[in-house]
Amino acid sequence: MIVMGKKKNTEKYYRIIKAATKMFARKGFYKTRISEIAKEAKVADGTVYIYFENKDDILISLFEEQMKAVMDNMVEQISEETDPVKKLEKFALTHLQLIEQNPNMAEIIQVEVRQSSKFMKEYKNEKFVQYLDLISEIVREGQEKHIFKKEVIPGMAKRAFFGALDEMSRFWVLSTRKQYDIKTAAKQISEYFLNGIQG
Amino acid sequence: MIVMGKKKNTEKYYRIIKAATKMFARKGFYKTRISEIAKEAKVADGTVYIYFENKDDILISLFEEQMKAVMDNMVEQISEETDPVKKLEKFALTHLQLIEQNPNMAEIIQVEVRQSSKFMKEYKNEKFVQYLDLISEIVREGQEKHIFKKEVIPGMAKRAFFGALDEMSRFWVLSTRKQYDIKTAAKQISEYFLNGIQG
Amino acid sequence: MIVMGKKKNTEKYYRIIKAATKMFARKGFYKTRISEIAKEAKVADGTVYIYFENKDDILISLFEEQMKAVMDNMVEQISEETDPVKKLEKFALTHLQLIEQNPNMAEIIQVEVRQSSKFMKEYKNEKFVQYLDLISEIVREGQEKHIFKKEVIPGMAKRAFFGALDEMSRFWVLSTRKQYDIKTAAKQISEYFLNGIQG
Amino acid sequence: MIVMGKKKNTEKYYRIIKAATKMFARKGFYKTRISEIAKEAKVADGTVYIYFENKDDILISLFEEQMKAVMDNMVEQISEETDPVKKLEKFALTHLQLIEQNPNMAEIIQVEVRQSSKFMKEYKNEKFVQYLDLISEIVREGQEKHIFKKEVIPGMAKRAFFGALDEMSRFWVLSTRKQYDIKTAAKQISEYFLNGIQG
DNA sequence: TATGAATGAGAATTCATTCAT
DNA sequence: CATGAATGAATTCTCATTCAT
Repeated sequence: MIVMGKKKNTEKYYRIIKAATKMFARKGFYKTRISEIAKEAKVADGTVYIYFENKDDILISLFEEQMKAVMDNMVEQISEETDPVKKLEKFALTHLQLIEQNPNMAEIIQVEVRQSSKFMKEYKNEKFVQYLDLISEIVREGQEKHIFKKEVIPGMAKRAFFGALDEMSRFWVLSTRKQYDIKTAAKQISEYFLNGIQG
Repeated sequence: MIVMGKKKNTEKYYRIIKAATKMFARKGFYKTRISEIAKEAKVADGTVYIYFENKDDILISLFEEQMKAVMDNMVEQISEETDPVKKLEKFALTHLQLIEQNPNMAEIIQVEVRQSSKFMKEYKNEKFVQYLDLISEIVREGQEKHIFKKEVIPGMAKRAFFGALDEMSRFWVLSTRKQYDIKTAAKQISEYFLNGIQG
Repeated sequence: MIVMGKKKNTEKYYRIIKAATKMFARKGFYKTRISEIAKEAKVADGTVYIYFENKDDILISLFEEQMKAVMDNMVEQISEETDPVKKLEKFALTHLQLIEQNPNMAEIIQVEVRQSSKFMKEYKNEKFVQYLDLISEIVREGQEKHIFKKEVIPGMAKRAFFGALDEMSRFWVLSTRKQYDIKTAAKQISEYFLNGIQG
Repeated sequence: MIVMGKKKNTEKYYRIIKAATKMFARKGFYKTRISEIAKEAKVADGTVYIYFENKDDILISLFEEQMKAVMDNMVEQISEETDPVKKLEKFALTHLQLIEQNPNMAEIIQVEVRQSSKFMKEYKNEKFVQYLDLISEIVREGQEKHIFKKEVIPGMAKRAFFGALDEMSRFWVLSTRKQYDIKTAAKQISEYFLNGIQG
C-alpha cells in the first residue's frame, strides 16, 4: 500500500494538534490517552491516525509546528533591534511573553521535549538548537562590536541565558498567582546576564 | 492494621535504588520496566515490592534518598565560605561537580522529577525547593552586606542562577565529548551572574 | 466526565455472559480466568472490558440478567394459580425445572452469589430477596384464607421452603445420574412442607 | 526427603485452624491471605507450612477437624431420644445451636465447603455426607415404626430438612439483630417438616 | 475520509510457597 | 521447629493501533 504523507492543511489536523497540546500539558505525554486527545478534538480515535503516524508523531509534529511559529516570531522581534544588548532584552521579553500566551506549549517544551531523546531515538531536536543559537549569535555579535567581554564563551552563554529564562518560566507557569509580571521577570534576567557579560 | 515502613536499612534496598537510577536515567521512567530494574539489581521482580510500594515510590524514594546527600554536601561546601560571592561560586562548582560525578541522578532530576507533579498528584517536591532556597538565601545575605544590588529579587535570582546551571549541566550530560571542563563552566556562569547582581 | 453505560444491547454482551456462566459454573469464579471467558465467547481478552468493568461486574451482571428472567417467569407461573397450596406446588416445580434447564446458572446462584457479600462489599442482592419474598407472600395469603396455620412465621417459612428446594437442587445438579425426576422432587418437597412427613 | 505427617497434636496447629476459621469466615477462602492467617495465629508465614501442606489443606483440615466434633456431639444428642419425632426436633435444635455458638464455622460450611468440589478435585466430602445421613436414618427409623409416611423418600427428606435448617442458619448468621431465637427457629422448622404448614 | 468496536501484546502487581538461617 | 525475606509464576487490566463499515 502507498503510505500517504500527512494531511497537514486541514482544520482537523490543527484541531488534533491543539487538543494534544492541551492534554500533554495537563497530564503529560504518557498519561494522556489517544482517546482523550480524540475526544478533546471532537474526532474519532481512528481519525487521529489519518493525520498522524502514531502517538510519538503527534508530539513531534506539535513541537515542530509550534517551534516554527515561535522561531519566526523571535527572529522578527530581534531583527527590529540593532544593539546586541537590546536584542537580548528583546529575546527575554519575547520568550516570556510566549510562555504567558501559550503556557501549554511552554509546559510541553520544558518537560516532554526534554525527555524526547529518551523515547524517540531518531528524533533530533533541530528547531530547539536553532532557537538557542539565536542567543549565541547575538553574543558573538556583541563581542565583535566590543560590547560583550571577549572571555565569554557564546556556547555557554546561550545555555546560561536560556536556562535562566526557562527556569523562570517554569516557575511562572506553575505558580497559580503570579507574583511578578512578565516584564519585570524579563528585565531582571536580562539585567543579571547583561551586566555579567558586558565589557 | 499497622502499615509497615519500608525496609530501608538493607543492602537490597540500595541495590534497587541504584539499579532504578541507572535505568530511569537511560530509558526514562515510563519506558523502564520493573523487571528491568529487578534484573539490574539482581533480585526477583517481587522483591522490588518488598522494598517499594510501587513504581512511583521507587522514583520518589530514589530522589529523596539522593537529594538528602546532595543537600548535606552542598550545605557543608557553602558553609566553608563566608563571602556571598564565594558562596555562589562554590554553589555553581559543587552543583556541576555533582552532575559530573552522578550524571544518572542529574538526568533524573532534570527530566523525571520535573514532570513528577503530573503523575504523582500528592508528591510535593520539598527537597528541591530547599535546594533552590540555598541560593536565594545567599543572595539575601549578599544584599544585607551591600555586596549585591538591592533591586535584585532573590526569588528570581535563585531561579535564574539555578536555571543557568541546570541548562549547562543538561548540555554537559548529553554531550558525549565534553568540550569544556566543569570548572570552566562553573566559573563562566558565576561570572555572568555575579557581575550582573553585584552592586 | 460522562461515564458511559455498558453496551448491553449487543450480541457480544450476551456471548460473554453466556461464556462466563458456563465457566463460573464449571470452575468457580476465582478459578476462572478472564482469558478463558474471552476464549469461550470467541472475543479478545480486551473486548471483555468493553462490555464489563471488571471480573466482579461480569458476575453481578450475569446474575441480574438471569434473575430478571427467572423472576418474570416465576411470577407468571404463580399467577396462573389462585389456591396458595397450588401456588407453592407450582413454585417448587418451576424452581426445579429452572435448575434442570439451566444448571450452570443454578450452580452460580448456589455458590458464587452466596459468597458475593464477601468479595463485593457494595453489592446488595435485591433480586434474590425479591425471589424469596414471593414465597412468604404466598404463605401470608394462605394464612389470610385460613388455609395455612396462623402460627407459621412467613419470614421463616420462606427460608425453610426455599432451603429445602435449594438443597434438593444442589444434589440434583451434582449427581451425574439423576435418581429422581424433577416432578417427583418438587412433589415430595411441597408435600413435606404442606402436610409434613408424619403419617 | 521423607515427607512428615502433619503435626496435629500441638497448640500451634489449633491456633492456625482457629485463625483460618476466623479469616475464611470473614473474607472467604480466596480473599484470605496465608500471611493474614499466620498473623492472626501469631506465627510466621512459613510455620503454617509446617502444619499444613498448602492453603487447600488448611480448609480441608479445618473442616474435618470441626466436623468430627460436630458429628460426635450430634450423635450424642440424638441418641438421648428414642422417638424419631423427638430425634428430628433435637437435630434441628442442635444444629442451630451449633451455628449460634460457632457462626464462623457455619459460614465456612455454607459457602466454602460447598464450592470445594470445584477447587479441590479429589476432596470427597465424606463427613458432610455422614452428617446428612443421620437425618435419613431417623426418617427410615420413623417409617419402620409407622410414624412417618411410607411414601417419603429418605434421601430426599434429608436434603429438604437439612436445606431448610441451613437456609435458616444462613439468615441467622447474616442478620445483625436476631429477630427470632434459635429455639423458635428450630421448633418452626421441625413443625413444618413434621406436620406441614396446612391447618 | 471518518468512525469506533475490536484486538492482543504488554506491564504492574500479588501472593502461595520455599529455604537459608 | 520457627522464621520471614525472597522468589517468580500467574493474572488482571490497559490502551495504542487497526480495519471493516
